[in-house]
Parts: sequence; structure tokens; C-alpha cells
Amino acid sequence: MADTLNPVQLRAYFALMESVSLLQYAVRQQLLDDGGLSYVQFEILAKLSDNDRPLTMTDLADGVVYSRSGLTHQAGLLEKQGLISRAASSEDQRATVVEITERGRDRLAAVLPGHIDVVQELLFDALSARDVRALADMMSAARDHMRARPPRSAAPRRHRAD
Amino acid sequence: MADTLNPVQLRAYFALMESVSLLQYAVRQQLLDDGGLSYVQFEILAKLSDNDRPLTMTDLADGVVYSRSGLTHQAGLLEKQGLISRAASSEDQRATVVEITERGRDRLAAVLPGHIDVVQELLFDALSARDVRALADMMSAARDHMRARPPRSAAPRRHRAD
DNA sequence: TATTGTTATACTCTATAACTATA
DNA sequence: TATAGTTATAGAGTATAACAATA
Repeated sequence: MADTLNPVQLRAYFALMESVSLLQYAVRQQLLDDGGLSYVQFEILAKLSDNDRPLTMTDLADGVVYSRSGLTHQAGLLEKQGLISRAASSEDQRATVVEITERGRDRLAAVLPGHIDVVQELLFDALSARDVRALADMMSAARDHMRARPPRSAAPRRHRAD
Repeated sequence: MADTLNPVQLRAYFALMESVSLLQYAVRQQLLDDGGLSYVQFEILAKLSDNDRPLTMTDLADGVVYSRSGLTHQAGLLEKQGLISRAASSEDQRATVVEITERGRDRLAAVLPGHIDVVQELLFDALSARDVRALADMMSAARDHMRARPPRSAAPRRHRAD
């Protein structure tokens, strides 16, 4: 395990972190301005809209959020706005089945064009078609790799500075 | 301006957002565990360490944070820990000159190896050397493009959903 | 008047732990 | 005993607006 990053890696890391940070900021702003949604709320609606079939909270938590209570909170906000509905599952009484409502679909539709504009203008206008394909391949590989990775809490801990 | 993203763009966008989200999460965890630092605090220390010459708050704000009060807050936390020092500038009496302390350098050194490990293991272990170079080039271009972009508040506003 | 920076404040997101209930 | 989900709560980060001081 090398104890440094080479110059190209450093450049890649910082450029990646900063550009995505700028993109996230713009996207969050757009979602909030155009639809009063947090990014997580947008992800939840998008995921529900994608699947068409209702999902459980556990299904939703996967990949969207890092704590269950966080998801409960965001789902509560969506439900209060009438954008999703929650009901007890008939199959497993412990589970909560989440469905997107008509209002939820409308909200998503209201937000999507602006969302696409932002991503297009900020990210893709700077990249060639070849770049985009390469980026998709790389980042898919990286995502799969990270997902497969055991959480770092399983790794030996360094001791706290000072 | 297209009103949709093509499938490759969609794949690239979501893979980018999710993988960087995973990376950010791991990195934040590592910085907190190993050095009690937020990512912004790490960026401030790294920037000060890089420049060696003291910077003003405005210098620091650029690229690190999106509001001045946020920077003041984070700098206050760093100063309370003795990792940076702030003093009135002699050149411009309005400006605050920020310097990294010995303790600040120590803290940064304590945190850096673990930081590099995380980035190496999570991101670069999934990518070839060619990929890394391509990523560096693409993301540098994207970052420059986004930085040059006028803030979206200058663009025509869509009206709020509902 | 514009700029630098801080303060006060409020809000959102997130996380931990305790809890209920079902399997 | 393990899993699904919620609640209560506390903490961290961020932003806005008002402000003081200097250019």
C-alpha cells in the first residue's frame, strides 16, 4: 500500500472532489428552488418512479442514505407534502411499503427539466461524447468497487491525533 | 438545449454522484476518526500548508466554501484547537491573515496517511493508470468550466412547483 | 460606496440510542 | 434472537442578514 498518491492521482482526486462539490451545490440549489426538494428526497422520488412497484424503507435506504433514521426523516417530509404514501406491508408486517403519489410524480416532473439543464450545462457541456462514455465506465466500476468494499470500521483503526 | 440526457449521460451522472458520495462519506469518516477534522477544516489546513505563505480569509474562501460565515465558523473551530492562528493584516486593516501552526501541521501529518489510504483503496484501486489520467483531465476541464460559469441565480428562474 | 470579516440566528441534515413490533 | 422501522434527541454544517471597520 503506497503512502503517497502520484501527481496525476492527486490532480484527479482534487479535481473530482471539487467539480462534484460544485455540481452538487448547483443541483441542490435547483431542486430546492424549483421543487422544494432535498437531493435525498429527489432520489427517493426518482427511485420510486423508476421502479413503479412500491418499495420498502429498506429497499429505499440502500444507496440513498447512510442511516435508517435519516431515511425515516426524509420520507416523513415527503409524506407530509403528499408526495409519497406509506403503508404497512401485507407480506411482512414489520415492513413499510412506500409508494409515490400523483402529486409526487407531478413534483418530479416539475423538477426534472431544470435538473437536466443544470447537469447538462455544468457537467456535460465540458465533456466530449467519448469523455462521457469513459466517465460512465470508470465511475460505474468505482461505484461497484466501493459498494463491495467492507466498511472501514472493520479495518484497523489509527489512533486519534493529539 | 436538449430536454433529456442520453442513456450514457444518465449512467455517467448517477455513477459519478453515487461513487463520489461514497468516497466523501468514507473520507469524512476517516478525517473525523483520525484527526477530529471536518472536510472543510482539512481543506483549510491543506491549503495553508501548501501555500506556506499566510492567506486571508477571502483567499481561503475561494473554492473551499460557499458562504463567508461558514468559513469564519470553521476557522474558529480550527483556531480553538490551536491549529491555525488569525491576526489582523498589516497591509489591509480589514483583512485577516491566517497561518497554520506547528500543531496544525502535525495534525495534518497525522491525518494524511489514512486519507491517502482511503482514496487509494476506494477510488484508485478500481481504476487503471490510463483511467486516472483521463479522469484528471476530464474533471479538471469540468471544474474550470463550472468555475467560469455564472451562478445560476443569474439565469431565468423556473417557477416553484405547486 | 464597496469590501473584509464577524456575529447572531435559524434551519436542515445526519447520527446514535432507545424503543416497538413482527419474524 | 434478529430484523424493520420509528422516535427522540443532540450535534454539526450551512446560510442569511445585520453589523463594524476599513478601503
